[in-house]
Amino acid sequence: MKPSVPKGTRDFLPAEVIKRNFIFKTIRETFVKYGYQPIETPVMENLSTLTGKYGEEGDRLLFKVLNNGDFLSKANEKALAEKDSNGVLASISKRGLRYDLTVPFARFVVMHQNDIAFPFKRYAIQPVWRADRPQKGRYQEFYQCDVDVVGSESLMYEAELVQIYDEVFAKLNLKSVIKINNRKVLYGMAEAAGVADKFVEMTTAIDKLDKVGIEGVRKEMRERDIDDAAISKIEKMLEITGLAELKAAFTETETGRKGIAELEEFHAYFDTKQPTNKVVFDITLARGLNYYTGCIFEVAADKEAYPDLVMGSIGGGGRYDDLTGIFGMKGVSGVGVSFGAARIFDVMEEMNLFPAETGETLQILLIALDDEAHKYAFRQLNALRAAGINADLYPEAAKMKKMMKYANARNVPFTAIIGSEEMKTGKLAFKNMETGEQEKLGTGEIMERLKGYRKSNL
RNA sequence: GUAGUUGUAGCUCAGUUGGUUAGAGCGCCUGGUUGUGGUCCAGGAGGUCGCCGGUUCGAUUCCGGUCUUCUACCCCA
Repeated sequence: MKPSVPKGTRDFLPAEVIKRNFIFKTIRETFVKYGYQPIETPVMENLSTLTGKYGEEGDRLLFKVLNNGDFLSKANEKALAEKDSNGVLASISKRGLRYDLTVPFARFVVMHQNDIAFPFKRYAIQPVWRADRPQKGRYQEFYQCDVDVVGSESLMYEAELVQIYDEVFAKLNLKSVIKINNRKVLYGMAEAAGVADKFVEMTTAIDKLDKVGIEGVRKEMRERDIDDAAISKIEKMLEITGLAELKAAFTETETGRKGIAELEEFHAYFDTKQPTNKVVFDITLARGLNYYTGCIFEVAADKEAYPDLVMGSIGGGGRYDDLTGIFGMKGVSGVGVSFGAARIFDVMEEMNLFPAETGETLQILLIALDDEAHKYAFRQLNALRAAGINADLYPEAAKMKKMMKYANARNVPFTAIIGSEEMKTGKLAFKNMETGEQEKLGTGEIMERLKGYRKSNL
């Protein structure tokens, strides 16, 4: 049988895992610095927790887990006979794989509300699953790195989360653009144009502006029964780049003015520190997830810095006023953002942004030339490891060529060759694999040389 | 979910208007070189031509189905 992995999933080679861990480590350290604590939730959730939280499209993309045992005997027979997949689903599947980390978090907060202190700041770095058609930068299994805070309406947190975005991407040396908008501003636009009832249709249309142009947006809004008068009003508002201008257009919409006030409040906090990356107000930013209610964020790699790169958003998030409400806990507001680790990885790989030392973790490989030397080498190996050096010993006294080839394959920066001569003097043949230079050094001297050199425990 | 696309050696890819032993480069193994890898030279191993079925004297090649890859739509990280 030919081995394979399911569609949209993949294996990771050591070098890839090390690189990915470099991303995780950078993100995690930043989260912790800003006062967030780790939690974990199961990969499976009850389907009742997940369904209906991501819109109709999201429900379709949920992975369902078949019930154990003789599931068909308990299936809804009528639905089964009619081949009604949706009807039969509830009777044969009660669990599903998590689609994101935010909804399970909301469930977590409600269940553990008496065990946690509000505002509760948590982070989670775990895989999620979506039954989407795979494409570039789109997988069925991928990691999300989420930070959220629930139990406070302070716009301080919006500012803090954008600072986290800025800091992480600065540390990763990935030039990015952080786009900001507010759902209330979008609602205000719909209200000002007199199509508040077409709010969702309007936002999904204008979200595509940079992709399909103003003509495409106009076309889509027409197809979704938004009249021409409203469309021209919306178009005018889309040209606005400053909040002050927008305010003038929002005299008739209280929600819209509230949205602007929130953005101004955000800036009052955020503008106290100069960001490294671009942070811009983008009135066309909409985001599909329909639980957002206030500020929304999206991050993309900077097209000016990487003109050849084609990649969707590498992060997103926003404020959700009542996510816990559906689980029976009213009036708890939350805000959070997510990092798409797989896409960040792809961008960094494509643009060559990983530091050179994130490839291999081994610092030195010992090579013994005969059985006696091999035992001696193992003692030196113990000493090196005790000193905290990532060291290994070739498992037998094989041909020099074979052992050196292995050293090359491991991409190890140094080797130490040990034969009868070295055993006599206690000085090992310490070799730099890049330059080929070789010198006689005692184990203690080798420890000094290697301390901190390309030291990585990822 | 809709439409298209891809699959041949470990990797990247040729090729076959249906016909006997399916090729290249890189990689791998052995030797040249008994304590020195990356270069060079010589030799070698490695293929159910994605899978299942159909047409045919004969299918890797044609047809159907299926899985997979990549892409557009949808949606999204």
